[in-house]
Amino acid sequence: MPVTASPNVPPAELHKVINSWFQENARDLPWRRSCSAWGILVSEIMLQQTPVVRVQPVWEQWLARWPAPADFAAAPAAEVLRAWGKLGYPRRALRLHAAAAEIVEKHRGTVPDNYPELLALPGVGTYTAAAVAAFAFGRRTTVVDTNIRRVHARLVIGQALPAPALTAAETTLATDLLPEDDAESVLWNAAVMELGAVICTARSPKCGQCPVLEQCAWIAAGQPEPTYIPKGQPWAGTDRQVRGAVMAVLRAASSPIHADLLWDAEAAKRHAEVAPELGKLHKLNTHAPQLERALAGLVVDGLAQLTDAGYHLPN
DNA sequence: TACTCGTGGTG
DNA sequence: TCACCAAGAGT
Repeated sequence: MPVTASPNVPPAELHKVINSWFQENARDLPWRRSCSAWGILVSEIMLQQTPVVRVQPVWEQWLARWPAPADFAAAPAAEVLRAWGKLGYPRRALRLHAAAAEIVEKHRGTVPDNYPELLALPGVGTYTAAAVAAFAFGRRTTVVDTNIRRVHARLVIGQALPAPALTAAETTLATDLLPEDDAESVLWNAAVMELGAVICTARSPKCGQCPVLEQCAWIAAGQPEPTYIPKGQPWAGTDRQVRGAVMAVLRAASSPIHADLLWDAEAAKRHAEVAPELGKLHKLNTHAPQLERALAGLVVDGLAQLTDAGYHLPN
């Protein structure tokens, strides 16, 4: 049970200071300008575990190409996955595709404007449902993302980092801190996220630029070290790395890739189209069982299909 | 609950 | 350099 330090600061004061800071310093992101609810939803899905700088150009392309859910729902899955490019976690693209289909079928092509209906969409969890309800529809909802969790952990609790997994106590705290006024609550959610993303960062927080340095429980406690060791994310040699390399090959290919090509570096050179990506795959020196697992996993997840002609993106 | 699922910038 | 990290969701 972590020791919780009382902030001993009236929430209203935090609201005023952080919201003012946000209005002066908010980054000019395209989905923060006049933007459809669909645009907000797309941005939130893309931003799941993917930095803003990589999302922005792809988001611009997507909204120009598929300005409404119905446009997107009508696109072939293969095109969706190619357009997703290297954002990572391509299952998100398929889930957004499925969500668009549901929006067309069950919501007359309009993004639902409330938390429960948003939460029911594929790929939309508690964070994304709350974020879209707030940022697209101005609703007062408790938004809890990794940035907000970290700001709360430091500013209010006095710890260097939040717990490894989201706890009920954190959601309760976020709800307790939420301004009563709808518009102010929307601003607050965006402002705390921004503070965590720009100032109160995970590794090297810019405390010298923080608008609430004086009120920070973590600073008051002498900036204690984290009480646990953050768990690493192994990558080299993992199945995930192989899956990613195979997906890169399939995205580059305009026709099915025979399984032999995935092994034969010499044959691969005759296919200029996919040669670079195949080269990267071969460079991994993947063991046969590992490649088999990766391929099977991609098929199970609907990211790839296997026909007589070989592996290809789903139709 | 703990694990899986991509990708690339960066301190 | 290399481990960490990023507007999480699903199982």
